[in-house]
Amino acid sequence: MAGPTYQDIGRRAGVSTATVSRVLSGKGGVRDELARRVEATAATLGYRSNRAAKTLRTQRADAIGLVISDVENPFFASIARAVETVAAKQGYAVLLCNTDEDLDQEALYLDLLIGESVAGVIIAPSTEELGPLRQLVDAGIPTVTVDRKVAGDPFDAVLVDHRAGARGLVEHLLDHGHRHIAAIMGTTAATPSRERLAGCREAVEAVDGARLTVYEGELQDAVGATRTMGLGERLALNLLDRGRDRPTAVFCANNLLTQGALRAVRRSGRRVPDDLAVVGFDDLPFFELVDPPLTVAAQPTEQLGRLVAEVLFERIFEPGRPLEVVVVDPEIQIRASCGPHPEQLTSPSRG
Amino acid sequence: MAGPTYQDIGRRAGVSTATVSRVLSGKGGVRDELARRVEATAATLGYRSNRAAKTLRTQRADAIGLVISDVENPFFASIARAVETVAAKQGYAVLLCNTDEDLDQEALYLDLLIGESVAGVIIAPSTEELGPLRQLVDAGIPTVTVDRKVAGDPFDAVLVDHRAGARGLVEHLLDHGHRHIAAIMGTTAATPSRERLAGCREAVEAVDGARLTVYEGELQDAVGATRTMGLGERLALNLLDRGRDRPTAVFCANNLLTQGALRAVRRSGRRVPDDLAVVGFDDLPFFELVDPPLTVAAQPTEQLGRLVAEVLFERIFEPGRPLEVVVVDPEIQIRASCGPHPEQLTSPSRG
DNA sequence: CTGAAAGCGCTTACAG
DNA sequence: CTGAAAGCGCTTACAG
Repeated sequence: MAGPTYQDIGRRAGVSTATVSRVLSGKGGVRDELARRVEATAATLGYRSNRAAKTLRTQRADAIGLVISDVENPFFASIARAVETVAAKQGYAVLLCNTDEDLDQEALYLDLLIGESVAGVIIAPSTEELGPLRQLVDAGIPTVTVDRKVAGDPFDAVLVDHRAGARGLVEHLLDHGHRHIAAIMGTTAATPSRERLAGCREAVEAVDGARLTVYEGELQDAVGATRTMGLGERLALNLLDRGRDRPTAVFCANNLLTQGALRAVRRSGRRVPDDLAVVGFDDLPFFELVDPPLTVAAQPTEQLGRLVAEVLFERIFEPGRPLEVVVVDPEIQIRASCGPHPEQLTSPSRG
Repeated sequence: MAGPTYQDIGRRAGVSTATVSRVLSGKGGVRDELARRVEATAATLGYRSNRAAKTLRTQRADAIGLVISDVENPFFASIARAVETVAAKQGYAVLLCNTDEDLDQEALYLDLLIGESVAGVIIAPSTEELGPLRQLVDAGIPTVTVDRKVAGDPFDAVLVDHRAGARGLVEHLLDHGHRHIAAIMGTTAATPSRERLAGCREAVEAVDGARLTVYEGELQDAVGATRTMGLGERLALNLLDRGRDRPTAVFCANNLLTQGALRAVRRSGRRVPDDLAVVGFDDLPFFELVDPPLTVAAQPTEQLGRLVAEVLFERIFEPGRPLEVVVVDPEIQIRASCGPHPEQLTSPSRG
């Protein structure tokens, strides 16, 4: 049950535990013959490294923390997958932490991660303030934020140009003649939402006679995949009930809200785009399969996850390097949910 | 940077580290006054438990491993979410491991998890053989399988009645008059697929003149969310190209294959259900939103995740308890993808 | 190039 | 009820 230790290997191979350590950790500086003997003995005994012992001694685990709001959100699931792939390649474990955008939960998890002596943390912080992330700074733990930034840019970050994506989407609606546009936002507590909303505003303000109505939920309703979809549905229903002054098009701030809005349209017996044109932030395989296919701003989630993991490991292996902020552009996928007269959209520039 | 230890607390509170340990680990048996003093000191110093030290000493980490094929698959994402919620409540960390159904990757991860001294493992094993899971048995690590079982039932398990779900779905197709039914399987290497296929067969064999054609991919094409969807699309395209002898209905063995099949139908300009009736294993919010809404066998993913985590913790806290196998029924959601004459389906009985 | 020894921060018999 | 001490399995100065 208890596996062999360096003691066992050393005794059997006739060397000290120090030598065993030097061989098995690849430190080098050991005579070839000895090294081979140790390796053979380790293999025979079926040696498996005890990570707790190594962590306690070196004060640093071969593990990273991944702190996101909800892995059930396909956006984060895709990031999680990519992060895990990169980490596995380095021999690192990844600790999955869902916060539901709750600061207390986030603080609890960071506490746990620091107690685990993780080598680094990837986090989509729940607030733009430093907040609980101060612990990470104090503990000197390499940290990279993803999707969101922290005020003052204390960390490496891999971000998406939310503003440009949203602006591009709303410009597309305006190009189709829509002049009263709704934005379904869930909550504007998180920075991505705020930036997306700002992008909507920019687009609307650039066109005479255009206006934007914002539909927003309470924070507690925008928690969890199912709940957020429900919120999107309710908000869209509100909007559709507005009578003759109602918006003719809606911008949905993320994939969950988009799904909810689509459900509202269907359940109320309306049609996209005749009754309501729809665009959404985030792409999903399914957005291409609904009728009509949805025009969206696709975030390169797999790329985001890979990048953020790579940046983190660079920081772990070279702590002194200058801060890095990578901004990735979302890609506007024009499909058919905005009406019968699509025009070519100018590709989004950075805001 | 380095936090306070029991040494620091003990010195400051005028007690031994043994007493600090007894107080902070809640062991009890310490005089009230002392306990309070220790707690206050710990709070003042901002003590945070060093999990590596505790793990090394007790030989057991407050962490569990979650070994699934791909967290990007919504089925597993939902399970992961529920598992994480239960684990967090217990103060346990969860290590996320994606295997892509690769036995070597699975073995590597189990090795890592044992090296981490995890308290337990939740796994959707890649094969029905004991295979790499033998390591877990040898190491005496509490293990629960989810969605899949291992031959000989050496572990607690939380399973889905795949066979009944598939049978119910195919019976529904038969009720609608379909007599030539296709099954899109991805691969039948995994047990759930095989059982689902068996369910299809049972339903078809019970009806005179009905037949089943199986469309199956290579293992390497059924790996990863994107790839599996692509496979579903190709397989469905094959099927649609079959000319006049082709199946009039298709059973898709999981949500990814279903999405792929739907894409094939759309891209080839066909219609559901007129050109092809479609049913699928797994539900997704979107399956209700496509046109027509899809009839599916919904797995209670959140419940599965919660259950498997609960069973694991029961096993961890009470190793001697008898083996537990929980079987959960999928729920047939009848919508409108099978044709114009839906009839009431008899609810699936266990096979 | 190699080994003896200390120590990372806890927990737990053991003794009192 | 409390403390001194050993020890979990590694790594790493230090000495040779």
